[in-house]
Amino acid sequence: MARRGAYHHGDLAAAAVDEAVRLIAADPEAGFSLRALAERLGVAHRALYNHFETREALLAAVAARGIDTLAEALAPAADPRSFLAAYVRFALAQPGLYGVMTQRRYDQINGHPPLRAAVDRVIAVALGTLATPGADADTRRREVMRLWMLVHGGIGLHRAGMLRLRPDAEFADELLLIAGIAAAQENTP
Amino acid sequence: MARRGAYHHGDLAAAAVDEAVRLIAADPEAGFSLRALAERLGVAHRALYNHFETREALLAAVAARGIDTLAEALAPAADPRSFLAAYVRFALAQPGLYGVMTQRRYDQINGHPPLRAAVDRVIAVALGTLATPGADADTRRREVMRLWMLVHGGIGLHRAGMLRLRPDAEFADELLLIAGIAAAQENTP
DNA sequence: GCTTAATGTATCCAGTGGATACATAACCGA
DNA sequence: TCGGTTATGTATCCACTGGATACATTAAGC
Repeated sequence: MARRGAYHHGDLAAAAVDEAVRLIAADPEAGFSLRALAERLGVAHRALYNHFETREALLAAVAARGIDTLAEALAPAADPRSFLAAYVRFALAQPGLYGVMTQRRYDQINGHPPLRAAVDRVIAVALGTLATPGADADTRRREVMRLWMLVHGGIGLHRAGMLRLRPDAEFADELLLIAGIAAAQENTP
Repeated sequence: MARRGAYHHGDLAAAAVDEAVRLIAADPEAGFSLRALAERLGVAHRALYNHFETREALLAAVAARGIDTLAEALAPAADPRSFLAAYVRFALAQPGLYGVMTQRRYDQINGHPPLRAAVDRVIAVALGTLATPGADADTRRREVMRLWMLVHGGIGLHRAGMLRLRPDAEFADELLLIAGIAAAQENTP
């Protein structure tokens, strides 16, 4: 975030995003509140408005951060199976953050360049791992979108409790099986 | 439920769900508020608590209503393509309601029998249209879940503005294309 | 018909996002 | 070195929210 000189609080904007991520992770069920965040930062809640126009803007920054973290988690994957497994692992480990990242309105992403850029970064990583190398751009994009839709939709239905799984089934395995990526178990940690 | 005799307001519980659906459809962006609903019903907001333990309980009833409506919209479909097209049409026509239906927590569905029943009703309809008639139960369930995940995930990414579509592409067509249900064909890779 | 439980109202509360007005400290040009 | 401009933070206030408590009303059941 460029060199914002240290002030009262140092770099409140960055600290706010950090702490918000922690706060959301600590209790994914509880709704996110500006005032709870401000209190944790030891600052008047109104101070946050010097860095974020609105609560939604702050959450957009949190989402961008989350998406970048996701991209980092996905980058090492060498094949579709481990890629999707890493995606599911992230979403299940950070349910609150994943919600902030994905349950946004159209404009909140496309009207917010850093967020749009973060999303495109993930798509770029996915293209490298999920798409058929030789194919033309449109086909590759569709391959990626298809798998993304599958895994994202599966996670969403799972979170909502709508999926009927075999009682003993592990969600991630079942999802990959359904997605048609079952196959031999590689080196997934 | 059943025959609650007419009272001051008649059947407030049913009227509340009706009006809530209308309210949410009227402005899908605006957050849903008990007090706005009560005002529309010409009733003290506290009166709603005689019929719904909490705001979430009311929204669960709204979700159940929405899911039933969805099931009705899907029932006439004779093949996977028209089934999925009807599903997408519903989600795009009722974005607010679709959000209430799907963006719930696990317990809110599985701890609420009418909701669970409504979901299972949709699954039953889907099994009749999307699954291969001869196959065994587990396979059929997975076929349904796969398509549901695809279409639900696609809608979610689209709502969030994350999908990169060809500029001229109609979302529904593109989704069916990506899902591998283009015009005349149907298969499972 | 009278009691009783169901339903609705009036009022209060703490918590929320946001606005306005003001205080403070850092930076920059003189 | 200084002094003012500007970024940052605080103090208060507001309308609104979901929910709780206390009370009024009316429909049903004995």
